[in-house]
Amino acid sequence: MPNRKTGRSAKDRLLDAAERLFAKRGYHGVSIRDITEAAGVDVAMVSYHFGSKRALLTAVFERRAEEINVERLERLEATRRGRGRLDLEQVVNSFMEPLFERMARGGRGWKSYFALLAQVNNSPEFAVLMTRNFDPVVHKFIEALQSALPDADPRDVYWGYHFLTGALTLTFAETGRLDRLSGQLCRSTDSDGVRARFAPFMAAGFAAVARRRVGEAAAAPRRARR
Amino acid sequence: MPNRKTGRSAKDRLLDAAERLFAKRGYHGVSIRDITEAAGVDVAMVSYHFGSKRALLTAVFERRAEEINVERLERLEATRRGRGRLDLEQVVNSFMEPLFERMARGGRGWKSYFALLAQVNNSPEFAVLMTRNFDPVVHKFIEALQSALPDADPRDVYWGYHFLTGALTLTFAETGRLDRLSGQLCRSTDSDGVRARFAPFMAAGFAAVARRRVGEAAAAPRRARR
DNA sequence: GTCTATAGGAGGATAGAC
DNA sequence: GTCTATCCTCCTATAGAC
Repeated sequence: MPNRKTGRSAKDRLLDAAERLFAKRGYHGVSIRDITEAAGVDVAMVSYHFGSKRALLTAVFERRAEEINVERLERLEATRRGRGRLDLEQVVNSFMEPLFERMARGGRGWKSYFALLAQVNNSPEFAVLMTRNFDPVVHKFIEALQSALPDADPRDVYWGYHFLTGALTLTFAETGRLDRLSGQLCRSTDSDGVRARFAPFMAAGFAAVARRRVGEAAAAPRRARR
Repeated sequence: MPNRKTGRSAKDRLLDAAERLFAKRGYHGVSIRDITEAAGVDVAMVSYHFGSKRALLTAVFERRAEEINVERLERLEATRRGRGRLDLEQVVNSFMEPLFERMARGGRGWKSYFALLAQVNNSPEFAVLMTRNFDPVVHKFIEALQSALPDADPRDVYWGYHFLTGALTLTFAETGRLDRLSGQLCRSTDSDGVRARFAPFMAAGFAAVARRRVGEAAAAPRRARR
């Protein structure tokens, strides 16, 4: 039954509250009682709507994943419609832009979601959620990166993607560390600041490792092509 | 009193067990009982030796931080002794090499420590531990990066460092995601593989953002110098 | 330094009334 | 769909014997 004031159902309010609290203190750092109190619903509602605390986490995680996946693919397809070889920086941009856009204008729910994602991505216990929800689309991006870097060893592309996603998730973790470190010169919340730097940084990184033919003898002559 | 078999004191065994378990399941995902059982000591020992569970985490975190800091500074000083301007890739290398070396040859304790570091770095609740234990040395690295990139806007350097540390921590999280993603083509445990790619990737990224004078008009002509 | 025992509460989950 | 009441496990922390 929707709440009179907010118009949101108990189930949605549970998802919202869980998202916010899991993001701030982690899955184990939050109790069902914390969540239901914040959501203004009864403790038994988690059991009723989701079955368990763990299933609630899964539901929180899945809720926004599909929207990201869909837009990532749309943007990737759009870059393909350009002429000629895929542009590396454009591929990176179509991967990150759906996130940055929601970070900047998606409201608090999306911000919490990304902070949660950062924790999940860095935790062995929960990383399987990343695999299940995002890897199908990530594989398409890896392919696109490979097309944009036809001479690169596939392992270089995987490692580059790994570096990229690490940088991306820390950016969204909103831990405030960059702010403290830079004496407030940089703000984690400055989405334009990240936007301007992220894709150029990563594209240049990919290009640099692709040039080194790792795995071949270090002193071997570079390929003539390129 | 040291254990007869291992020769390690109860306090050390508590630190070891806590490190391993915190790394795997997070601070809140582990109980004092889990830790003392794994360490083979009595539950009351955490209180006796550390005072509280939280203080045990702090002790675990601090134990290895200083060793990293010392070696990072030593390596940084060594690169300064070279002639001329600081080399960007060498600066990056002196920052990461102490980690990679221990990842490859430091044993399970160090591996756990790095995985814990990954979780701490991405959690708003604990990120203050990073600030307290690592930022003094990180500031010196930021300065060094700035010297290696004299034309760069300081904000570019901070953001670049942020991307670098994000990539670094995910690499050490050992979540197994890269392995699954690449169909076991890449292994998170392949320290030579990371080593060969990390510094070139990051150095190229830094150089690329430094070239774009963010904050100035996008269409402004590039500086003549460089 | 180490262990027993226990305080005192918070944890996830659910049966059953409404 | 929602709430009350409760089960029973697990938690952190400590007092006090040895």
